[in-house]
Amino acid sequence: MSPTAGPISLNNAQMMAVHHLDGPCLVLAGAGSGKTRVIVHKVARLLQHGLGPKQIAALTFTNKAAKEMRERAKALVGARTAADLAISTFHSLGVRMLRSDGTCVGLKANFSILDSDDVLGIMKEAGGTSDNALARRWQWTISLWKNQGLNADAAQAAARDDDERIAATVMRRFEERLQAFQAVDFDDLIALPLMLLQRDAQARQRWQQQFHHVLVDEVQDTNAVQYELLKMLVGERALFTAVGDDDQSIYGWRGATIDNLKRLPQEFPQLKVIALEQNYRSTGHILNAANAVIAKNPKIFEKKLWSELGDGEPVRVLECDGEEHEAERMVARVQSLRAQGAAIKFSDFAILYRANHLARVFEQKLRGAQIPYKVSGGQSYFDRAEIKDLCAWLRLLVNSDDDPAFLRAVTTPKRGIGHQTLAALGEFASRWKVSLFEALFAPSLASALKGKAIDGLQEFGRELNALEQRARRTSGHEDARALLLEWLRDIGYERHLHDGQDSEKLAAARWSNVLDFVDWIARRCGGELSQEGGKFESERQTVLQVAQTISVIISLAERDDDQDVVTLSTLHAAKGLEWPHVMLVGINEGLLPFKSGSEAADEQITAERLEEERRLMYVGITRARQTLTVSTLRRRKKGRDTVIGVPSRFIAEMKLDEVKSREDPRERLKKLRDALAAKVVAPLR
DNA sequence: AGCTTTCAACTTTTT
DNA sequence: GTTGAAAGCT
Repeated sequence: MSPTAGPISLNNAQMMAVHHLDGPCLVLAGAGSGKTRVIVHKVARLLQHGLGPKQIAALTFTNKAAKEMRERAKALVGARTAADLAISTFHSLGVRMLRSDGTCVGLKANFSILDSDDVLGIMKEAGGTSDNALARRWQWTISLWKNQGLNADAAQAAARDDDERIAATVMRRFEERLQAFQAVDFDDLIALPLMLLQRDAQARQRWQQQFHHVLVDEVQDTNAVQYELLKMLVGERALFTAVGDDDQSIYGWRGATIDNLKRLPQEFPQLKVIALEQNYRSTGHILNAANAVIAKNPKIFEKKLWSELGDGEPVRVLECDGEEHEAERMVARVQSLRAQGAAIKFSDFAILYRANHLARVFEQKLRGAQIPYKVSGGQSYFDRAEIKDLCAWLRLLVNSDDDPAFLRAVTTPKRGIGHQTLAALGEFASRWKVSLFEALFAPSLASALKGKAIDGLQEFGRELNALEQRARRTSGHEDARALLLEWLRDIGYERHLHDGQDSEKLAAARWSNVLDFVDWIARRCGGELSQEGGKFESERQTVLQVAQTISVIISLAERDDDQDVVTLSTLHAAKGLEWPHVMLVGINEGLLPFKSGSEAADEQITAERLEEERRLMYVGITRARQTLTVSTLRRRKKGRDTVIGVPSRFIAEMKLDEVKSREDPRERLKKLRDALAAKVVAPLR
């Protein structure tokens, strides 16, 4: 995924992958070996070969990867053609299939898609609990089941203990409720299209004809259901290109299985397997370390990365006296490297760790040193419950047919409309093929619902209409703010926050977020100096107009890629990315490989888990282009007192001492210390 | 027994 | 920084 890496032309292996058009193809793309490049060039080759852009499907796991791929395709085949390519995530493809053929699996055309917060709420209802942690465990278990292709019955049979049996019961109730709401969760977006293709021969034929060639990115991350969907999609013809790297499979815990990769050669004997082993990203020392670590894992396919970029700097290992010390040394490293080369930017650095909570110390120290940073992965501002609540109302103002927004808004704050009423409304709406909002005012609704319930619903509808009218007329910063605040007061949102299960302090923090959000929206209604660039925003927009662009605004606000900041990220979230200078921190036994507190001290972690942890280390190492620093804690904070930190076994596995230049690391360390000393003399920042 | 206070631990995450 | 559990106090 690196626009920087790669030669002008394709190397031999890449060429073979691109030109193998008439059969199934598996490309084992080592880290930094130009896998996106291969996919994009293969798309171009297929177009050349006479396929229409709409007949080529390229599937990814994340929207970001899909977007990146489309950008790369645009550069190669032109914007016009690239726009027609079926580049999407598995889930978006699922949505597309269900929107057109969902009726075949009992779904109305404008079914709702629930996000995981919505799902959690329904889990709590279905299981009759208000315990978040318990509901989340169910959600987790049920999602894993669904990803293995089990329905509630199969899950019931597969349940191994009481907890799982209860979860299976909850699953059944949950599925019934989704059916009544005409809603699907993320897992259904894969499972239902698969069911569609399995059951409906006509649909199967149609979709198999639609896509003449299917390319799949990161195939090692597919779960059982996604794999089956892929097989159904390509059919007997089996024209596909699967690209992936078994050594970078780090999502076993969420249902991905490398069994899929093992099965491919068995199920498609004519499969052409091509390994991409030339790495265009990292220098020799870094690759040696990566190869040495991954060599400890059993291999499905033999593969060894090499590079023409020269040996480069040796990998550095630092032993630190606790978390704070570690963070300070990483800060010092950023500063000293920047002091050496004027061309080195903050965005050339990444600090990678195993678990999110480890980011905190680094944030602290970076702030202290006035170094700008971003934490990737963590929860975004727009993912917070209170912001999502408000967004649901705004979305509903703009499009009253937005059913998920309707469900959220009508129940937040609570207005005496429970799941009974909503299930009945949902059934009614799906029978008449209308949205939930439309159904509110249908004359025949009385046949489906009790009078009292209808009154409540229609009252909600009237409030919403009134708000819509006012939002249509109101513009300008101050007026917009006044309108939004009045509306929040009317629906009693602040009280709702305090009535919830949150502590007073958290409720107050949420309310303050809400006020920020209101101001943020109001600013965009104009009549104020705009934040960006300080120019006067002459164009006054109504609240409704601003609400219409909310999703665009949000995606813009979230896109801050091009800032010059240090990246803090989990190892998982770093996959597919690269930086010139990478620091892997907290590389200790217990953290990487991870060992949960509930496991007995002498308990061995299973071989399978250890292998995945090792791949995680491998992913971390291979993110680095020029320098790699691995740090481990000699002492580790554990609550009040400090315990001995044991360096991760993966450090030894890098076999750094077998590298020829032995003196170098120490030499480097000395320079680093000198640089540090220089900083102390320098005036305080 | 029930409440309060203190203490320690804290996976990984996309759609 | 937050949350859950355990111990201690009333």
